[in-house]
Amino acid sequence: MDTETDDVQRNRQPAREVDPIDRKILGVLVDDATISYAELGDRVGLSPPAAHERVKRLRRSGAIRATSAIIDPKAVKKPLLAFVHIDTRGWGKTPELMAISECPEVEEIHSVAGDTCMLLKVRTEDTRALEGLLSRIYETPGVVSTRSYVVLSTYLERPVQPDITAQWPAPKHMATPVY
Amino acid sequence: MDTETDDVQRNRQPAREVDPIDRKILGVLVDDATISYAELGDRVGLSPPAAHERVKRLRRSGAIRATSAIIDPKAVKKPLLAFVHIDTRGWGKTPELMAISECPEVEEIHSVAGDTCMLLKVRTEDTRALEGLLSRIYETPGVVSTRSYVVLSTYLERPVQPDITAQWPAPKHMATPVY
DNA sequence: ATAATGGCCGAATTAAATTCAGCATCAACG
DNA sequence: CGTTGATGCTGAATTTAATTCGGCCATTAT
Repeated sequence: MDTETDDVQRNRQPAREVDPIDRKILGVLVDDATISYAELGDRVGLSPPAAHERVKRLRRSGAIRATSAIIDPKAVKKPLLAFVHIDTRGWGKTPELMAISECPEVEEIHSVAGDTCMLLKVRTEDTRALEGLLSRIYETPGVVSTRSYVVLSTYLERPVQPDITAQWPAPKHMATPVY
Repeated sequence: MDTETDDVQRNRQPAREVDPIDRKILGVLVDDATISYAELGDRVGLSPPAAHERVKRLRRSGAIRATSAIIDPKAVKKPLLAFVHIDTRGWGKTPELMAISECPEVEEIHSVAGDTCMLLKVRTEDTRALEGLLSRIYETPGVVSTRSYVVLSTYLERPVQPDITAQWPAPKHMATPVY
């Protein structure tokens, strides 16, 4: 497969409509992006170069944001997952957001509708590290703690967008509930 | 790159310790899994076959769960993200869990510590579809609704495990806050 | 009608993955 | 200590896949 760095960096294209074949391609590549273009073409009914062409277009348009290895958190000793809910009423523009997004433990930051709060998804080695991260976050000016959920077991953690195609395959990348 | 389907299906190996070079490799592959083994070897200081060998081992051991295309939810018309919090006090063993994990809109299922509840991450086309999904979930015997958060903007959504290495690169796959 | 475009295919070329035959290191063991 | 076996590396050789390219067909605009 080709290096996508250039594509991702390049400015996003006019972005043609994503058609059913594109959706099939996305579905296949979410499941396994290591297959050859010959295999991909087979599965969606195209020749290898045609499949390649479409994948390049999907990358350029930004529909494929990246191709990434999905890592088992246990393997890198970050088994403790938590969802942290913070009040953002005292916030300025975005410096607080930037500060939080710099924390490598923070995987996701979402703004919640109808509530001046944010929801963070964070992953740490243990409760000690989680507490450290939380106190660092709560030290950020304007940030107020509300609730946090510490996750004990994770039963499902799919890459992204499980139902891109109509006929979605059986769930595969289930996280083993061993945390 | 090789097809990982076999590796993933094959039974997990004795699982040697993940050393610093492995961590570097994981970090590079989370960032971009489309590079060649030559490029990967360059970045971590190994020959292409050696890099290849390690990646194969990481796949076999399960440290690399999958290699997956990260899709822009907007491109597939699923811009509405929500976190759904359900009470599981009335649950039996796992049939309820299976039922929920079959829903293609459900991306993650986590069990919360100290609380008989679960946290679901779901993504739908619009509020209409979200309501439909919620009522389907709440119809499941034993499932009781507690809270849900509907996400308006997403500021950061990294693939997985941002800090595998000590020197982590700048965050890249940020979700555009446009929902 | 006809030109221009976009998307596809198959063949040809280039580049990468993969295999393989050594070689070095290290730990276990006689 | 020297030997043996296992592990992990390298560079060269081979196989496989990515990529390029010329031409074809269908759709759309002129």
